Amino acid sequence: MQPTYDPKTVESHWYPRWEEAGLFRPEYRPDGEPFCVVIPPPNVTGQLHMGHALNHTIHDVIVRRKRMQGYAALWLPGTDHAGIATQNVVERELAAEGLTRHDIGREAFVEQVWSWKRRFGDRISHQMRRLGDSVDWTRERFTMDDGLSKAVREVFVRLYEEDLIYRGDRIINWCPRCGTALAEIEVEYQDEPGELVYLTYPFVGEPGGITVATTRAETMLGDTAVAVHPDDARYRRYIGKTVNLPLVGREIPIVADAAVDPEFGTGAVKVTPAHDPNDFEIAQRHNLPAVKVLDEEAKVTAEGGRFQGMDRYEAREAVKQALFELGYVEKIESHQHSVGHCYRCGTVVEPYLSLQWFVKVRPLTVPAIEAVKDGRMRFVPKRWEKNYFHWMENLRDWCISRQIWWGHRIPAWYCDDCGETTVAREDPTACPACGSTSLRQEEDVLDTWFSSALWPFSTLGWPDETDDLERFYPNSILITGFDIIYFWVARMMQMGLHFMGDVPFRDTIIHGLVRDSSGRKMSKSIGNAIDPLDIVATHGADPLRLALIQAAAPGHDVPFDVEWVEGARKFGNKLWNAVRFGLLHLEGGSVPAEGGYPDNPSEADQWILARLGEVTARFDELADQYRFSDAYGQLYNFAWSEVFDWYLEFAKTPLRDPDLAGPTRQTLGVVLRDLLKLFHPAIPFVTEELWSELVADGLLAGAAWPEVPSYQLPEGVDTLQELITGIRRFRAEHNLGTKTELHLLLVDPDGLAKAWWTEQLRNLAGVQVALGAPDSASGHTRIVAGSVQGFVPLADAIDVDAERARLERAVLEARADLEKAEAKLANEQFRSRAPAEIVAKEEAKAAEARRALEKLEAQLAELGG
RNA sequence: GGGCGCUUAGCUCAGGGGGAGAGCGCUUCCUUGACGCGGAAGAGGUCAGAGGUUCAAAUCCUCUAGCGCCCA
Repeated sequence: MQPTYDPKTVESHWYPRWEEAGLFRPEYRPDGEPFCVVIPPPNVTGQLHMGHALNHTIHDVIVRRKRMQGYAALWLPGTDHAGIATQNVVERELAAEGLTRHDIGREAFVEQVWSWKRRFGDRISHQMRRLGDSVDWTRERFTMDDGLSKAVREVFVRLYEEDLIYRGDRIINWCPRCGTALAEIEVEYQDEPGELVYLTYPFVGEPGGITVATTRAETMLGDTAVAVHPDDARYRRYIGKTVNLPLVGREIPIVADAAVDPEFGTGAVKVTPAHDPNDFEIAQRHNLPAVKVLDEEAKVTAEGGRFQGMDRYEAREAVKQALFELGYVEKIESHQHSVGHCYRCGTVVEPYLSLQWFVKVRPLTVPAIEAVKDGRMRFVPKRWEKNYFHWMENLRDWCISRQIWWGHRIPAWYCDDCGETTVAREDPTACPACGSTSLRQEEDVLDTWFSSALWPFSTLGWPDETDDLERFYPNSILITGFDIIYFWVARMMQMGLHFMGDVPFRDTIIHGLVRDSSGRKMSKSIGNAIDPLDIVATHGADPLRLALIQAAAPGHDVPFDVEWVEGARKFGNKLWNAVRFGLLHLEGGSVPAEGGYPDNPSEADQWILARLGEVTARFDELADQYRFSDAYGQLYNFAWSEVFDWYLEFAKTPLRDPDLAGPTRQTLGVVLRDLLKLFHPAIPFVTEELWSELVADGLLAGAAWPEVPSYQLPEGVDTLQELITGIRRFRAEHNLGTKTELHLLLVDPDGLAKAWWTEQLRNLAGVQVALGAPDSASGHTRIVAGSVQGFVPLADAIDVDAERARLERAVLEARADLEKAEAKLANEQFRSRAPAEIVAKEEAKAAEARRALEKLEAQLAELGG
């Protein structure tokens, strides 16, 4: 073995071995209880970012542990066709050649996207292999493959037949750049500075007018009413009157509607039904016409008269100017307001009246809310369920049609002859109503999230009744970032419950975002994004994984810093060398894959085995609660500060002695082996490599999870450690090198000290130890460890001033402890109300501090302090 | 405006009613036979502020301030 750990060489060869062994398939454990999780499918033409690395690490830690615990574990991989995003990429490629998709036509365009998919589609899978993701590649799926397309079609047809899908004119969010409708959540709002323009519309047939306030002056061209709140005393007398719309000349009514906020602006609002969702609703209540004044490119239509052809911003200035010149502008205030942007391209979206397909969500949300309320699905951490409920309860119908070409084309046909709409599982050849063959298929495709919503069952074979579906639905868990609870989790819940009659998964584990080291969101535009594959190349996949899993407290963001990865790599090196040390004393491959715990351990062996048992139990407890950061944190501390720093040092003494080496060798082997097992889910490559040296029996990835027998924690080991530390501190304070041998007299009233301490104290603290009290404490320093006191004779060489300073500090500490304890004990309330063991503990503390203080002060006096 | 979260060591963050924790950084010492990607020892905190509950509050409750996210 190399003396140092090199992730690159270690990580180059294990993945194919695991895959060839069929470890990642649930069939590996034919009798195991099923455990299933589906991957949040990444964009097929994208690449993995740091957020994926975190998400995948959590997945893999869970799945690898479950597999080792004997479950038939399935982590199902796949990718998403990501309609708008992917189409944008290919359109940009076309644009470089001076073409648009319309130049080459639908068929050629879609073929070009597929060709993109073929070229770049396996980039994700390479990256996942590099990260060590233990997914079952034989079950890999893609949202546009035949099976999933069949599922999408089946769902669409059924929902249509159940009247849960309809086509209608509604206000939707329109991206004028992408040329498509967007769902409400595909719009990102940002506060931006703008203007609030106050316009006065003159009354018809009488002097005066009513003043409205707007941030979008250009939309006034499409106003068909002014609305006020029915209880607003200021305006009550104007209700029913009409005003003359400036520039346009249309006479429009003043209506009363409770949706108007009397506090905002003047309390009177202009109503533009074709370009504002609230106005659209007001218009429906009052039978107002909708006038479209902006087109699909957000340019003014013929309805806008002389402003026709201007884009919306140009028109805003022109309309404002024209109104100002005519004296209709009351005033202009600066105004901060929230502006919606397309989540794919950033363009300001336009609320737009348009004919689209919708899912009627109300009937689907009710069971989805119920299922979380009654605990069939749990959010981890629980607090996310509040966001889920809030969103579900306030949901509007979901606009699912997109005016793009890349995606599942809506299976609806319109008859040119009779106008009938046919929605069908099989492409129709003739109109079922009139028999005409003049059928046109709907041009639009479905929102990508429509197919993603089916992912937990479509990937398992639905609508066919497959074995996988039977076995793995509901999935056990889902792991994702909070940013797509609405987009994805909520919709999977709706569809899963509706089509499968049960929740799609039991536990939804929500993790945070990976941020940069100063807490900013990683983004390409800021330039602070770190490519996880760069980190893997420079530092290794295992260190990256360990760093991420340790930093990711449940539900919290992860500020990422390469320093952590470096720290994790150092841990790998430490583990590497601990195993190297073990192999100096153990034959390679001699440690059994399971069991092999010693029957007659030495006290030090028993101590580390008992601690191993405690730490393993605690690890399992935390891991079962998905608290991997805590689980690996305590394991890491145990490994480093107990096994490596203490146990390996303790072990060196018996390992030199052939009569004593047996049980220690055995203990060393099983402790190191179980550490490899416990760490394997987080750092699979290096642990597998070390397993091949230490155990060399099968693959660690397929080994059984540790079951440590219960060992009694021996008394006094912590006292020995305190004693050793106390002597080392004494040496450090007196600048005594390790070579100066010291003598130690041990006073041990409770009989804690054992024969084996002698050699340990010699090797780890450099002292010759003897039992018994000194004739006089004078001329000795005293080192206290629990009930044991050690006396070291102060030779002339020792620095009296340093010793006095040391004692004075110790006196202060002891005095503070004593005062604190005494204050508590003096409190009658404390004595009567606190539990007995707390009071006893406090009394013990006080006694110990008093005893120490007495001795320390005596010593100080002897030093002439 | 509504909701959620955060404020603990120089930095990044755990913890969650009875002795303030980790990693990194910092100081001093040590090339001891697994490891200098290391070892040993150490410094450093009125746990944002105020009030309350309690025998006991960093921890529970209320309010205040600052920061972040989501929704309108």
